[in-house]
Amino acid sequence: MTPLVQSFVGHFGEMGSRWGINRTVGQIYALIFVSPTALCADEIADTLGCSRSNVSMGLKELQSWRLVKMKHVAGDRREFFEAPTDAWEVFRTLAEERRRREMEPTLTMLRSALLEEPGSEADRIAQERMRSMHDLIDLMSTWFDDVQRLDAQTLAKLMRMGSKVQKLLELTGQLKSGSKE
Amino acid sequence: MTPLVQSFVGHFGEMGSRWGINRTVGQIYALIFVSPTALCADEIADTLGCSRSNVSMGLKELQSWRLVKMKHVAGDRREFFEAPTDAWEVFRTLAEERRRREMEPTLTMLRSALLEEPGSEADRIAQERMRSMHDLIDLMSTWFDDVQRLDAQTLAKLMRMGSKVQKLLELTGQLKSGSKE
DNA sequence: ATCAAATTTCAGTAATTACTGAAACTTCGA
DNA sequence: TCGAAGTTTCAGTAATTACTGAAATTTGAT
Repeated sequence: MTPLVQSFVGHFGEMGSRWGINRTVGQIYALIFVSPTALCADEIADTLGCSRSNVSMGLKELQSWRLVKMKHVAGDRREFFEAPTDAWEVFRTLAEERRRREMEPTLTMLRSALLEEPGSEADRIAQERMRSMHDLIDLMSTWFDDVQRLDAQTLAKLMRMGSKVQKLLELTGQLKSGSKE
Repeated sequence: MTPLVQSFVGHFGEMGSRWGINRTVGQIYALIFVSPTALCADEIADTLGCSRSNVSMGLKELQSWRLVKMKHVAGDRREFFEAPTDAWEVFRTLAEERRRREMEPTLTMLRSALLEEPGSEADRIAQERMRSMHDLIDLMSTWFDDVQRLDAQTLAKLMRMGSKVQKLLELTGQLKSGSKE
């Protein structure tokens, strides 16, 4: 590893826990991400100085996040791994997986809690707050879904507009004039 | 705790680790969030069946995330805690804190890596990929900042539009006609 | 079918993170 | 300024999570 790659890999290792993955998984991803060629498990284990089995588990997790993909090289029995380099694609994948893992279970729980009959005034208030939480998460979730479908260019344009989009909305509001909200 | 609150609190405890907080911190937040009144540390410890000191640390962490705020009750020396109930405010706070903790350190690292002189072809390719990662994170970061400033209503409208915003952008692109991108 | 290379699984261990209870500290009324 | 109520700190311990190496399994060429 060159010093440049080393500092990148090191950082991903340190940040891993903050991002919900462990050190090795973070390092494996970083290494694959910057590598000009697809890497095999042994190379990764050697470079990072960790066990082959640890790399195997790490790659499995990265595949479950769809952050790396397997590749076969003709005349070589080993499996090689590479990472999508298109940043937008990576962002989309990450957003989708996070929604699935971090939001969906909560939505399910909230939906079932909202079907219960409140047994007290405290329950009624609790349910009210759960409802507002549910509605927001649901909205965000749907929005993510929609945004997934936009192409990178449109998305970038939208983001670069930033808060100017507000003016745009005001404008269309005027065009449609009397429509609700 | 009523069964309703119990299932909510239990879920937040289980999801905690996925969200980057621990079980107790998740439970404390959930309990405060649905409570009709502000709670003191002892009530929380009793309700959750964990130690007073654990609650103290948990509250400190929740305050660092700005998810709960302290409140003083006249004639009572104890500190009480409540959670903002406006879902949009909570979302904004969470987005801002996550940006600060999960994105900013990486931006800093990337910026310094991009200043280095690549020592090889591999370094050059690595740097190229780091640059695309940097540019996206930077764009997202700025966008978050902008979106922070929108009021809840505008934000909700924008989200409800979902991918229809694309059509709107196409429209404005036509209006401005020959302008770049 | 057999063998060797490659990969995965898993039980045991290391490292990390969470939690507790006791002690130290802070705050405020008397 | 003293003391009691409240809060925080911290060293020790419990629980969890990460990692390893050996054994088992899979894969594909002969």
